[in-house]
Amino acid sequence: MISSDVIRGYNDTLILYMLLDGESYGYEISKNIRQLTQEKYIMKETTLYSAFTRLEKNGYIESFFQDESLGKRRTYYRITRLGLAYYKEKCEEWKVTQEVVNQFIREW
Amino acid sequence: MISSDVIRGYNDTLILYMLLDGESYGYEISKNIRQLTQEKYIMKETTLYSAFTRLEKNGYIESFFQDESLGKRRTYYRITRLGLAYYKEKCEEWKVTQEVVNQFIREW
DNA sequence: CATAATTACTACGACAGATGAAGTAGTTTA
DNA sequence: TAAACTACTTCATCTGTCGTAGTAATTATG
Repeated sequence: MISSDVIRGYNDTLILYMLLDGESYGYEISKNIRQLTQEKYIMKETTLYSAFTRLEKNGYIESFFQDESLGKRRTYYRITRLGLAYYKEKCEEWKVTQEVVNQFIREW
Repeated sequence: MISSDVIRGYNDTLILYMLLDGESYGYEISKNIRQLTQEKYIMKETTLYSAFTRLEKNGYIESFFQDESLGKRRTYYRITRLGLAYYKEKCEEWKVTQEVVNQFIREW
């Protein structure tokens, strides 16, 4: 299990990744992250939804509603141009981060 | 430059790494981290010293004084058995974290 | 020789992101 | 009929980071 402080800087990135190939909504993204990581990382509901708010405020995602008659109303999200640019930046940053942290990892 | 939220979960680990090969003190550790990462990561003073407090409270490091006549008095730190165990855990966790995050990184 | 820079911290308050707990509300399964 | 699942929302709290500022001693500079 991964501690939250590690992923802290990348929760937004994970969500944006999940939106790269098309719109989605909270519950689905949550499930997909869980599955993709084989339960190695489970994003908490509150973390996820507060990330949506932040991402939308920053203009990285847009919310909208589908007209669907069934089920509880979902808020769908799609990534924006700005969000894509931010995602790419984060990917670059991640490479540097890995290099940096790896210098402090000793093998035994 | 790396954002602080990324390293957040690993500042303690970086410090412990710096103590693996012997005792040191704040200012020295700070300089060494800066040099080792070629300025790619600079730990803020307040972050560093608050990390010392936390690490000592958790029993991961021990503080002591050298009897030195010169300069402002330094607080030296050494890593404990518990600290070493924690460090090793963190190294393992880091490997998993890398695998997880890398699943959300797309190459362009 | 005065002053700036460097070394080596300490105190304090603010802030952002993560989280636990709890609640709402509709749908599907047992 | 109740439990489980889907799909959120609100709120209050905690932790770690960071900006600002201050203290105090030593060393370099002009």
